Amino acid sequence: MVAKKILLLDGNSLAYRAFFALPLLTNEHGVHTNAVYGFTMMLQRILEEEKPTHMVVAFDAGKTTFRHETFSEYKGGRQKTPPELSEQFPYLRKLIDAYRIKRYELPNYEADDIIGTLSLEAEQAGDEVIVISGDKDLTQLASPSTTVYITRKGITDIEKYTVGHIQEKYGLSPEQIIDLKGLMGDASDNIPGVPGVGEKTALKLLTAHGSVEGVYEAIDQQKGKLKEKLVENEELALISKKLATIERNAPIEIKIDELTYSGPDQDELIQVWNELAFKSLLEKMDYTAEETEKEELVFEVLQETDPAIFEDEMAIHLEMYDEQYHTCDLLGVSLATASKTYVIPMDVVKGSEAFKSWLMDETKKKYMSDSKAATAAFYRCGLEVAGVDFDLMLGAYIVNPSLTYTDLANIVQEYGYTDVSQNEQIYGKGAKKSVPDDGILHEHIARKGRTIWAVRPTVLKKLEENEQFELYYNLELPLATVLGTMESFGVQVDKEQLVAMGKELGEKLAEIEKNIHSLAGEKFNINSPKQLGVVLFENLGLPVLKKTKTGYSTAADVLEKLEGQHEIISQILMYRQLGKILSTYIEGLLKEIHEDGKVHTRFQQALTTTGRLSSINPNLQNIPVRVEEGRKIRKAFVPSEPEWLMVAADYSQIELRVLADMSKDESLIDAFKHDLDIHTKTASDVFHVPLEEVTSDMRRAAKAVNFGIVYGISDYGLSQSLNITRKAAAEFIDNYLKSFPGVKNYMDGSIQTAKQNGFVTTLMKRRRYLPDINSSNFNLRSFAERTAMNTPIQGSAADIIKKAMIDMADALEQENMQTRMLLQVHDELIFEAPPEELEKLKTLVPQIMENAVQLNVPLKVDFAFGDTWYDTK
DNA sequence: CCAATCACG
DNA sequence: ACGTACGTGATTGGA
Repeated sequence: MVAKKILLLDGNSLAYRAFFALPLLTNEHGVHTNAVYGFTMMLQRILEEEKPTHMVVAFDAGKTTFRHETFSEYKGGRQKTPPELSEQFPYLRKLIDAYRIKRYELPNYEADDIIGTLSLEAEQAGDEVIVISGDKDLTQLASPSTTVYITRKGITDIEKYTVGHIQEKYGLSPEQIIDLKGLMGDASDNIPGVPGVGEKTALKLLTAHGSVEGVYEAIDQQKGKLKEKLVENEELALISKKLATIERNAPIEIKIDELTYSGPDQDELIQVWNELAFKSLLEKMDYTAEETEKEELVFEVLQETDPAIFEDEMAIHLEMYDEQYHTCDLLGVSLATASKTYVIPMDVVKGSEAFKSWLMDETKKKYMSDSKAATAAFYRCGLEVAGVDFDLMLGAYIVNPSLTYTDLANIVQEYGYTDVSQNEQIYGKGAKKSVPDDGILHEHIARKGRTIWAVRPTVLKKLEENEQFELYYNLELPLATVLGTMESFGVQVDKEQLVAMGKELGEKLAEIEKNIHSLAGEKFNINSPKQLGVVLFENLGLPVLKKTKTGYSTAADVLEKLEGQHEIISQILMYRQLGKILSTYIEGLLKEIHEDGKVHTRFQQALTTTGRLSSINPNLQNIPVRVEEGRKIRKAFVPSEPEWLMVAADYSQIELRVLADMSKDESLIDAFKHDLDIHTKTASDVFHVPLEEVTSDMRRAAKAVNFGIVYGISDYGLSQSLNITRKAAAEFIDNYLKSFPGVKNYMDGSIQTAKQNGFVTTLMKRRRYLPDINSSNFNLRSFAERTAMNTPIQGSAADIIKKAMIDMADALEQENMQTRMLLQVHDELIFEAPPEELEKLKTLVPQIMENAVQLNVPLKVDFAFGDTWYDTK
């Protein structure tokens, strides 16, 4: 039997110490983290140095304790816990849980008493004990087998109080610490002691007489003022001693044997640290993760492919050099079954007929991760993938869309699997990035295939528990193939058109720049908000309406309010607008054109928290449309075949229709059933005027309210968007919710659901967890509440268009059409089509999209076409 | 590498 | 009272 080493931590005291020792840090949500951070640093160090076998963190429970019965002013006059600290306690508890350390608190007792009781129990059993606190009171617990660690100055700096050390420092035994407090008192706990007796006098008295009682027995040996004070305050001294005495027989319900410590839950810890934004700790963790031993994996590198190795169900992984799977180097393939793992080098893959026919055989089930990437990359080698039956990345994303899914190692870590390295560890990063020797590379690839096979059952189990098979097998998995095809097709871009526009814009910008510089009376970088701020608000003396964290805000909404005040403002706004078009949409887009004259975006399918797609390299979901100058960029997006047309079909008000369906609001449903202009209808209801009397301003206001509703309304947000007072905005909202009681009901219900379940769901049972919904932090809680209202709406709309895309791809194939789906922009689909298919598309596309799902309101799709994307209006 | 800005739904 | 609209990506300047 290994000797026990028991660590008893005073949670409250350590949190206080850390809080006051460190500057206020905050994470990205504005939650303070300094106390938790300090506590963590201390804990890390202690764990490493002491390697305890048993641990507990004791906390004070509630405000009053048995000590208040003795002395009602106990701990009186103490500053209330600062809110910046109290908001950290929930995180502290989470952290401790992640370490898998027991927490304990006991009504009516303080942490001291829990520690005192446990240390006595341990002592009697002959175990080694370390007590850790920021409070010197605890030193009274020191004994031959118990050392008390008291933090000093910072939080990781520790003073170790053994019996000997106390003797040396004070000339007292540990028990006499209580007497010391009895005489001198303790200001922080409002323990009075004997007025006029400080540490010096108390120590002298105790060295002579041993204890408080001893002092009074020999009271006649004192004289003068001191004697007077002692006599006068005898009762106070005894009460003080009692207060300072740690209870060592508290009625605790735990036993030391229940406090075993066997290391943290790494995944949980990573999650908590992430939440708290403890970056340095996370990096350190990566470093240590590298050193953890992986279980040995036996695999076979194939120089030729015997058809016999291909089975009906296999995990398959295609290793790529980076995320840009449309162009990057392909490094090899691994295959895994229950008993076998193979690695096939890329040149062997390319030359293997057996592999090719297995890959395209739909009856052979493939288990992959990021099947879209692999499908698109194989496509480049002339290889077609069929029969994808599992996609690890997508599965994990459905289980929890709030996590990031970039590296396979990180994905499977969520499921407790650590036998695969992170790409960065294999390839390095930055300038040092390179492909390692075959030995290392092959093992890495092999482990990925093995990992997919190994983790699949766990992911599937989760999906089944959450009733997400439908979402998984019938939506995301088939969508991956559809998206991969769209990306591989690409979109034709008219390079000359862009270059010509760029030239024109560049000249115009140079002119505006000159203009701005002369208006400012000096040359400066207009693109630098810092320099611009100095020019506008210091040199020109314009009023500062808004500030950012780092200085003056020069954002467009601020500048617009200053437009009348100086000629330079409108020039700057113009410069910004055109500069954006040039840098992002002309120069940026030109850089993304591939050799085939097309751009091949990547739709990220496992990224957003709501279920939407995102688009990168280039982003084709934010091509300008709202202002004409930018919209002209769309003239450069053209069909890839001569004479073909661009086609656009967008859902009209899909989010509000989803809201109507989910809220069952009669008025809203009725409006859509009659196909009313929803903003006019809203204005009519909110302003209590007939439809025909709604003015354009009223409609504009109503439109903003409708947006607000979808986003999870707040009066402040609405007031910003409409440029009105908060009060007026609040009134609008109030009127809206009275007019649409079903919506109010839905919003409340959504928050309730989140509070009860910890998550909200969409039409197709997509989940989003909202851990902050019950937070005591107003900001966090409010954000979670708005998210609870918004995610089901935005997410359900995303579900619907995804379903429409799958149906659309099926229909185009079924009907043997040449038309190609190119892009999805959240509520619209873009196609290129031969002119002879146009008539058919006019009915087919809206029909498919409008019937992707059945709601209790109709879905409506607007259809448009033209020679370029610009002309689809 | 982050903050600010601005493009989209 | 708190301070915020929901979801994205690319570019720029400046530590």
